[in-house]
Amino acid sequence: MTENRRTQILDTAEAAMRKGGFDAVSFRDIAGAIGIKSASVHYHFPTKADLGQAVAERYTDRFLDGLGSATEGTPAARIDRLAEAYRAAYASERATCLCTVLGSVIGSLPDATAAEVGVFYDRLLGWVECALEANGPLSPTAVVSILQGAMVLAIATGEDTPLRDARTLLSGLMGRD
Amino acid sequence: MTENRRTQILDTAEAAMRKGGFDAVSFRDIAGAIGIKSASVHYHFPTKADLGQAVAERYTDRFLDGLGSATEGTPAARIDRLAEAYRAAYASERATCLCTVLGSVIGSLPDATAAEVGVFYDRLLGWVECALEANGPLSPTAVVSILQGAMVLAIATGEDTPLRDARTLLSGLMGRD
DNA sequence: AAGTGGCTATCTATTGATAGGTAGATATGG
DNA sequence: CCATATCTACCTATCAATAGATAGCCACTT
Repeated sequence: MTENRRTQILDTAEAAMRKGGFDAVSFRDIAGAIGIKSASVHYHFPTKADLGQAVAERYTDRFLDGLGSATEGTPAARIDRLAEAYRAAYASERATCLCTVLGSVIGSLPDATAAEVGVFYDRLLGWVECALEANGPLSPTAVVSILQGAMVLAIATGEDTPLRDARTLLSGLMGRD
Repeated sequence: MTENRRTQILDTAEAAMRKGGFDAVSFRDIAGAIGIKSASVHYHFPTKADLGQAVAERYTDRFLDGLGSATEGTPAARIDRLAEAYRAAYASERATCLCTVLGSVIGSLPDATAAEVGVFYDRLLGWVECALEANGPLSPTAVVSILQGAMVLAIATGEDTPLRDARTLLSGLMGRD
């Protein structure tokens, strides 16, 4: 049950952060959503920095696990898995990648939380670098930029066109390697 | 003097929003930064939704004016002006595009503010569509995605590599039209 | 007896917002 | 030309709501 409650808290906090950013999450709202009191949330995560860190850490693990091995399949297939992960995240929850929201305001996050967001980008860029095998015109940062930007645009405009365009563009650029 | 004070408020609010998002701005902080009281800020902008709208509106006008005409120069030159605008914004202020920050959490913004962010994307995508002249493999959303995502990545990682990569990629893709 | 996981109650700080007052400029009307 | 009225741009003071955080208690398990 312990781990369950913790998971509930993280689920709720993650959803709220992805929709409205770090400041959109309050201990009271989280507690209210799962039927406990705010003091009990503090029991599991003493400070908001702790909570932010834990949310980002779990998100990072899950996101990278979902991508599978960076050596499985062709480079083009790997990048397409990444593009599909972004598209699926938008389709299922209509919310941005957590670290896109947090990353754009990283300077105003608590240190512990900001550091964990940094880890996300390190690991993601590492995965992409490995997946690309230095083929084609794309750098790791370019791949991540396209997908991340498409995500923001999709959220902001309420359409998934940007994500489909991004996937098309990436597969076109990866196609000849 | 009136318009001056208003401008001061907008300047301060814009800088704060670009660094930390909508919720990072408080009437008191703005007032304190320019040496007046929070009630005086409310005098110029009754609600926070009004303030957000005004900031976004001014930002949109300035950003698009800075791009120049979407029919001046070659398509490649136009897109390069856009890329340069993003790079310059990062270099000079080390802050994201306002509407990238606001756009990623558009669902949790006040209606009036969110609507104005929508206008930004409409106008920007319109400019890019015109600038591209339907040449090459790039869609308007793809162009904006790349630059916007690169901006987030630059802020999150503290390096300008993503922006330089984005510009290189775009000029490579525009080169042959 | 100790640890876990929650509770009540409370603290201080900060938030957006409002009511109502005031000094100075500007405009209006006799 | 002067008195009155209005407007501008700020002020003080205060509000209710909400924020993150803490102290200390209680029930249940081990």
